[in-house]
Amino acid sequence: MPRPNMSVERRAALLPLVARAFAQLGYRRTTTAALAERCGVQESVLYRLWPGKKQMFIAAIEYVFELSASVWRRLSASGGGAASARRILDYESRHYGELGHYRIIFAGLSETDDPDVHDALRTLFGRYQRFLREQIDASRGTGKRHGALGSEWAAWALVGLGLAASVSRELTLLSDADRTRLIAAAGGNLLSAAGG
Amino acid sequence: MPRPNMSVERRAALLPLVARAFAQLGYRRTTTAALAERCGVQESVLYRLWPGKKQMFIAAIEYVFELSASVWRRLSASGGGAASARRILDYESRHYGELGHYRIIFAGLSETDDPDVHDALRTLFGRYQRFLREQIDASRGTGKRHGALGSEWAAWALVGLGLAASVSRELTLLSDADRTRLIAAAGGNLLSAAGG
DNA sequence: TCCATATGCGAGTAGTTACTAACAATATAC
DNA sequence: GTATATTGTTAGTAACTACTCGCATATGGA
Repeated sequence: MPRPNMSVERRAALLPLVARAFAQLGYRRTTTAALAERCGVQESVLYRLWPGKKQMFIAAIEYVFELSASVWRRLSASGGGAASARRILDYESRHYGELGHYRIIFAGLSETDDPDVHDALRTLFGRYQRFLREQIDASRGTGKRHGALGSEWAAWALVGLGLAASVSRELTLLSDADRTRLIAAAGGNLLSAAGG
Repeated sequence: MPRPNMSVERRAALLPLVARAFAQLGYRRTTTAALAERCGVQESVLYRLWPGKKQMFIAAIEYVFELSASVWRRLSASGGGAASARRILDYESRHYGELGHYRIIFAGLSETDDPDVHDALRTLFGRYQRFLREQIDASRGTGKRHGALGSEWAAWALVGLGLAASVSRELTLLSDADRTRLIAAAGGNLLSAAGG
């Protein structure tokens, strides 16, 4: 038997660096040469791990989601269902955008002509929205009345709030403190209206 | 005296076509060759009207803002201040994203390394947010109490709602009818909370 | 008419980039 | 040790793209 295949571990090890590159540079500006340099390997090595640049990008999209999702799941599991939505909101108000990963999403959104990228983003946003909705529904608890605002719309509005926060950060239109206030104020209002 | 300079009129005539190209293709995929073809001119003609591709893109960003702003101003002026925010919200709930112009914005957001593009987007979002805030403040009228949600945060949340609506449209995550409901429900809630 | 400038047009180029082929070196199981 | 598949490395290429130059032609005013 020859050498064992380490591709899986290598992909896992390099993916954070790949995602970081896409997050900092966007899609087109992230050349395969730049990716190779940041990963400390040759381009041909990357091409043995992924079929092409597009697949590296899609892998980065999925990685980004998993990273936030794991944090959210931890926050969600750390206490009763009622307050978990508030906890996530509070966490995000203080840490939103720290990783700069939303740039991957913006980059992807201007590449939506590609069906594969389109699908990856579709599942990403779909999962985000669904996760938030579940948190809102859980916060309502039993016996509580439904709020004036449906949880589906509230979840979407929270996704939008995150996007607005990203934009305001990216364009330095709000200070860190104001962004925290924005998420707390608008997000809190949406949660209240949804009955959370 | 030689021939009069028609550059200004020509720029104005071509700009909608240029913006349309960027809206459909994004920044990088919009090659100067494609721009020239859509405009029915040679590339060199475009380069006599704008210094470079980047300036064409920035001009498109400004054009996009002016287009929405003119519609909004018309809606805002057509009646008393109190209901104008609701009118704009209602209009957007039915027509949001029809022009596909938000793709220019997404494209720009992954080009924010460039300081000129960055500045153009900064003023774009700043104006959007300020306009919305003014509408909210006007809707409060005199004597009305301030809502629980500050108009600044409400305006940002509405910007985010527009972004979320764009994303959900782009990725076909919501039907047209559901998007209308989303904007009406979440937007109405935000306006109410802000005291509009 | 004639001048000065704007415009139309075609070809070209320097630089970049995603992706590949070929080969040498290496590490495992037997 | 050896066979076999995985890695490291180098070099290269075909395609693309933003941008330019030079020249012919059109146009309006004196």
